[in-house]
Amino acid sequence: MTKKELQILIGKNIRRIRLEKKISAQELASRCNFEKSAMSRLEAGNTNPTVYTLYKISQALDIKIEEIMQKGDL
Amino acid sequence: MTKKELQILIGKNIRRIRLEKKISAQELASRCNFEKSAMSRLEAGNTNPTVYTLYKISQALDIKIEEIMQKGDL
DNA sequence: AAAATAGTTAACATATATGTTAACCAATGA
DNA sequence: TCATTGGTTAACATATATGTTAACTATTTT
Repeated sequence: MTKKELQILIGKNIRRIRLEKKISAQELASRCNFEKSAMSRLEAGNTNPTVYTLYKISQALDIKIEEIMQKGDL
Repeated sequence: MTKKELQILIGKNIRRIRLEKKISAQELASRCNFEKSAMSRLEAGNTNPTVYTLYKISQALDIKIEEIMQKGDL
């Protein structure tokens, strides 16, 4: 699993969960206190996020941080 | 949970698992292709690691990345 | 048609993670 | 005693994540 593949997996997980909860990327970004552009960057897999960024997102989505990481069976 | 608390939790998890597997910090660092000083920094909770760094460590420890994150019930 | 909402992308500054070296300290073994 | 092993800490350069603004597209609403 390359770094890029990992980033893409995480981005897809975030988007999937966000859509399941029917939250706009704008709203999620706002809950995390960053701009929608940063959220877009993350969901597109263009960044290798820090664990604290993932933590903030998981809090905003009301899920465990592990859920953002799983599915691809890391 | 502050950023620092999260970092410390992750550092402790890594150290605990590493010791359970009886691997030296030096050896673990080497498996991840970084220096022992960087490993020490991580285990001490002095850094907010990227997900790829955690991924490399989880591979070196032969565990799932989730294991590094859990226990503190994030 | 105009305004609002949702998202993407590029560019930029700034903060910080990473990678490294070197100087240390302890404990242990030759 | 000296060398080795395991770990810590500081300092530094470099890469990159974060935070932001702005321009842009598309869709929907008034």
